[in-house]
Amino acid sequence: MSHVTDAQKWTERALQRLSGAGYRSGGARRELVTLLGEQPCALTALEIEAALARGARRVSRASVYRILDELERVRMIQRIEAGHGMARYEPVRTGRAHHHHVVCDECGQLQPFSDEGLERAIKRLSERIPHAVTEHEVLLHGACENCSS
Amino acid sequence: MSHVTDAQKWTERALQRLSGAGYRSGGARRELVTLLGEQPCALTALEIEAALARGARRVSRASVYRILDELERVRMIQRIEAGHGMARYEPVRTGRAHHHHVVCDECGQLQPFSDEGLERAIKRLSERIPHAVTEHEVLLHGACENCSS
DNA sequence: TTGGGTGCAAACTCTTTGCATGCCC
DNA sequence: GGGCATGCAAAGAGTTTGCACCCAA
Repeated sequence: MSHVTDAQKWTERALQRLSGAGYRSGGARRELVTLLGEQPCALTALEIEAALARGARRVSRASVYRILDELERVRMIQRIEAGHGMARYEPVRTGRAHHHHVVCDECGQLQPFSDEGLERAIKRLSERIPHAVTEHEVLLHGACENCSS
Repeated sequence: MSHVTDAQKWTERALQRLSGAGYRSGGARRELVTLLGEQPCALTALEIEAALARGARRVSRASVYRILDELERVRMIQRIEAGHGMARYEPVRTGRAHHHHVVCDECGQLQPFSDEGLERAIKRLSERIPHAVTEHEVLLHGACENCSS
């Protein structure tokens, strides 16, 4: 196994891509990008703000939103909306099966899953519609194991 | 062909299900449900408010949200979020292939599509996860034909 | 007549923007 | 040193809530 983790790889690529797009690197951005790289699943902007405040460095809410916007623009994160009126953001990692989400409509819990057949179906249909599809997201709704029992 | 349209069928079922759930019927609700039944695709709350104001009857914004909430609770509409921080709502019609959406990230245009293979893949995977899946939504992102040229 | 339905307006929450300050290049 | 990055605070926008009035049952 390599001693460079997936988290580090993503973080490095993201910082490169940002500077390549003409953005300058400040402390806030570096910490936010590092935090995002370590996430296995999607976070809200406010969760990110709180996590940074607890950890590496306080980052203002405005900066959190601004940096997330830049990262989305350079396609290093994907913005997903799982209800509750709050956007969530997660790293786009290349070369590994990306995942989708199931949200429990009772307790609000969000869980990731991945499915090869689903990806194939989406790939096929992406090619037959006129749009140039760049991203996709699937959201399942339903009671989770706890709530349905 | 029947002289009862799909729109009418959905509207009737929705009103029945609402009264069955203990909700009383007022003028605002009747008009909103009728309008929704006629929609081929998803509308935002504000679009619904505007359409009602132009047409049948002015309905206050608060009532629009309250009625949409009730309809979602009895599973007669589905709330979808296609970015731009605005929820959209569309009738859940049984016995007809339901559709999903492609959103153009340039101009924001929302278009419906449907795909059998996609539905099959989702059905299969729904059965292998622990959740009791009741709804699903797929959102594709990408430049539309106009914007990508 | 009574209790839920509706309208109005204010409150709330997430997100965006303006401006002054400070740091990266 | 110049100009973008950042923080702070206020503004925006969609959604929710409180309360008084009205209508359906």
